[in-house]
Amino acid sequence: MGSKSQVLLNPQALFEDHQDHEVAANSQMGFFNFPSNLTFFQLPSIHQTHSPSPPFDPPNFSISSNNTTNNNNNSNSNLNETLLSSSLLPLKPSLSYEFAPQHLLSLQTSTPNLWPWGEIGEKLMNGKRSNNENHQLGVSTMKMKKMKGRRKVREPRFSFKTMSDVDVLDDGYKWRKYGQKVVKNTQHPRSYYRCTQDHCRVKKRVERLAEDPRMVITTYEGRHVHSPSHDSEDSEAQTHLNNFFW
DNA sequence: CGAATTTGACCGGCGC
DNA sequence: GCGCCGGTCAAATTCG
Repeated sequence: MGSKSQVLLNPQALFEDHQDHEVAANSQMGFFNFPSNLTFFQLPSIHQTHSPSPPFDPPNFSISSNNTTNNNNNSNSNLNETLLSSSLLPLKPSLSYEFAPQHLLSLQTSTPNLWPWGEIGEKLMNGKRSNNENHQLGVSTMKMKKMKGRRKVREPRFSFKTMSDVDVLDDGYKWRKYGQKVVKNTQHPRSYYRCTQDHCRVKKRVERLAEDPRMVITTYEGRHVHSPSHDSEDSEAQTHLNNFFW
């Protein structure tokens, strides 16, 4: 019913890693796929007035929807690659900064692998361990079980918050649900999805915010080793951008 | 009928 | 060590 609804606004991108938050601090930027009916615009400036508790300040940005959103999100829309988080840098609280506009649109010129999770993870760890066999992405569950007593390695995660009436945003990848759980102190269940592509171990989970059920928190874990699976081939611009996506 | 989802069981980490 | 809790498995069920 709401035509041209300004549905998504001010998602807070958070980078999580079980090691520590340095991963986020070291990350420069990342890319993500959004449906093409979402356009991306920047806030004029962001004033960080957070309490100093977070080790880094989440980036602020806004997303608006052009289309009249009917519920069945047909997935045949082209995807826009959207710079999701630029300037995710360790910032002092109450520091104000602003996005450079070109950061939001410079997809073509950006070098791949701007989000080198693997390297970062290893960097963080190889202080102690010389053997990084278990630190790579894509550790199988069998392997996980085997390394008992050792530190369990979890893939870096990335989550963001959007205001949306649909739970799962169409990000161009195919997902299969493998679990659902009610988490404590929330009335909405959390859903667990896995990428259906063979040998791709990317997972994502979706939940609604308890304080504001209109908000959806989507968390991705791991990186895709393939392009987004689209039924039909798409614009050529996409093909040479896809190869470093999740 | 194969694929996808549902849902309770199970497992491992963690705090007490 | 025990219980809680989040995450995953997998059999049953539903869906297309």
